[in-house]
Amino acid sequence: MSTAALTREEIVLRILAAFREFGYEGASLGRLSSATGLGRSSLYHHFPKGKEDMANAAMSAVGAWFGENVLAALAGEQAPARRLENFAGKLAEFYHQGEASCLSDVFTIGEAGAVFQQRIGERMKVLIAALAKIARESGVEQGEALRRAEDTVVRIQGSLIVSRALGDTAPFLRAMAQLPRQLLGE
Amino acid sequence: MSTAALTREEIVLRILAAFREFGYEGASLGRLSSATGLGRSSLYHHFPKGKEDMANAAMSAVGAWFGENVLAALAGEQAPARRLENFAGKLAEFYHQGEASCLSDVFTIGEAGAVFQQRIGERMKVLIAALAKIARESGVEQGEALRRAEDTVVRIQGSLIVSRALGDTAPFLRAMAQLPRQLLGE
DNA sequence: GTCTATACGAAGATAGAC
DNA sequence: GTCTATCTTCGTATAGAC
Repeated sequence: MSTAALTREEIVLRILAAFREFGYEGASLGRLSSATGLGRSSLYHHFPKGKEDMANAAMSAVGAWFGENVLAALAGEQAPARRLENFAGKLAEFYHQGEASCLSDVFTIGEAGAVFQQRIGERMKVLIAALAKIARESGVEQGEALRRAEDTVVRIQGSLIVSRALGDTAPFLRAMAQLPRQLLGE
Repeated sequence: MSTAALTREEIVLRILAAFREFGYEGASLGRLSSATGLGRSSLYHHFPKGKEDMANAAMSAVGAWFGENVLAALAGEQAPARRLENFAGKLAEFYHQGEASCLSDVFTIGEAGAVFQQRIGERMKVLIAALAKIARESGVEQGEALRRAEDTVVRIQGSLIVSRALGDTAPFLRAMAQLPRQLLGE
């Protein structure tokens, strides 16, 4: 509490975790305060505009981590199948092996959607395009590559929902294991 | 407002729509009041335990409609592919062509999850079993049938999330169009 | 940079009139 | 069965001390 003050990055990561668990409207300042160990007023010191500022910081943190890890795995030098394995590994890390939710889900519900849906949609399109590019590199025809890329993102999102509903991460882990084959064809 | 009093069924349907749009915690009594046209106290007359009662009523309404329409389509007399087409049509109706969310999503986030996740998981297992049964009838081996059934539910859920994030129902509609082939094999 | 104190409206819930 | 009034707690936000 005293000497080990949290860096802003650590604070944002804890805020992000609370948003993923409770959703935008469910993540009250009280819960965000508990999650960070900071008083409500301290949160306002770091995020003057309150909750929306915190959600924006969470969005930025996810965007940065995604770019440096998930998208970076797709842009590697190895063979397509190998890059997709690395990509799936980074996704599994990002989603805590299927136990954590995606902001593309929780930030597109209710009033948060009005603020974040568009930005989330743009990011999702970037991811679909990156996946389609890899399929193209493997010889898949353009239209088919786009469909498979979209289906891959659909399966990532769907397996997270099904895993959460069933209380069992197996559907997500299976989706990650099959991801390279799903995109490149079997 | 005066002569055309809402039936309980109509009230519950409006409450359900509000939960699907705003999520459990986002659907405040004020929003539920607006959605139904009833004052907050009138809501308590119909649902004495408040919001949780309303959410339970919404869950029951969905369960009944799903059983009588969606699951009934799967249990029909026609050929498997034909039943799956009917099933996909009922799903499209239920999800408003991909514009409405699923309670399996919004009721498994945050504090609602503690109350509803288990029941939702049970229902999802029933659906997966019903889909696997149809695949079995078409000659698909048991283990493969279960995997395809799970993948089908994953795709339904994922396509709803992706459609919502992109602001475009095309991914959901494509999932519905391909549903029979996805389950029975191509 | 974090705390205590405080304000204010929203949210959830209840009592009782009509 | 719906309304007005009321109550309490929670959620958001700010001021100012340390």
